[in-house]
Amino acid sequence: MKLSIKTDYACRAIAWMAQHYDEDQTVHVQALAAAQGIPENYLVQILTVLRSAGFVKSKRGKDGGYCLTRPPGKICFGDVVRAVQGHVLDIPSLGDPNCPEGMKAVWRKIKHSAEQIADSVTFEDLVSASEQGGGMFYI
Amino acid sequence: MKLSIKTDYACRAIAWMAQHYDEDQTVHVQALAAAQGIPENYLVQILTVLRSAGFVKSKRGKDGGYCLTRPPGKICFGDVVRAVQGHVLDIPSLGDPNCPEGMKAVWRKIKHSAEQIADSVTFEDLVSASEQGGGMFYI
DNA sequence: ACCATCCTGAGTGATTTACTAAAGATTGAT
DNA sequence: ATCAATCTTTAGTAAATCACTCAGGATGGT
Repeated sequence: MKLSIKTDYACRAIAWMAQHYDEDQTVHVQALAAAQGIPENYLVQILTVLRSAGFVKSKRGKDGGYCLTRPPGKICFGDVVRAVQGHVLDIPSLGDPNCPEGMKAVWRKIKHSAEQIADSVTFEDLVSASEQGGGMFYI
Repeated sequence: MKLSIKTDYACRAIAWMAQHYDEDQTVHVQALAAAQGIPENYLVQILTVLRSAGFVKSKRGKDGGYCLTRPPGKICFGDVVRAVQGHVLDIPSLGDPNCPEGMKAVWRKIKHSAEQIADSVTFEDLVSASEQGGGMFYI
């Protein structure tokens, strides 16, 4: 089970916009790409997904750009991950009648715990953590 | 993040052998494939992996077959998953210097919780759960 | 009109997934 | 010794997915 780079890029993009949320300014794709080390043309596609999922809005023309549609505290990791890749954890065998029930229960438990964590962390948490030096999440 | 069918097949194979562990008998690939609904030629490859990882041993020739090398209580999901696909959760961006530290912390937390659950369930647990009607793991 | 920006869709090389197939090795029974 | 049943190993492959790249179009401010 592997996290796609695309999903990671999407979260980085949201995180960046979260850090600039109160400044009420739009971010350019180019600037975002440069700041987060994301290939610009690829980021464009990711932002399209994020826009149609309702996390960001865009403005065209001169002085256009992107910004969040709601405060970072109202967006969690789980939301973004699901928007990009469908599930936090996709376990196809949950739908396979040949997969024994006990095994499904184990997969379900893993899936559930991953989702719960992803849903419990917002991008506001991320911003405050980075402002405080990142000690917040260590396990 | 998606569980590969291959990994699920591997766990099903171990689970089947776990159920027949005390009977001290080998299981044929064909029988296992039929019992668990796994393509036989594919299962052959999976069993090779499981053998080189030390979970099962094989016997060739007439009356050959496969069986576990140790009791089902000594094999957990995490072990098998790692043998087949390397990690329980693979998060490539943990090794990316461009990925912000706070984000890595979130991924790490998700990874850790998935691993912890996978490592806490053995195949003996699975056998007892299925004997008791499967109520053991519900969440 | 012009230019900076976003928007859309097509294309692509590399990799992975989930198999299929075939030839070879080993063992037990006759 | 031969045969049949089993595992072993390697190769191949069609389809999907990933991580981009590119080209041309739409839009809005000056």
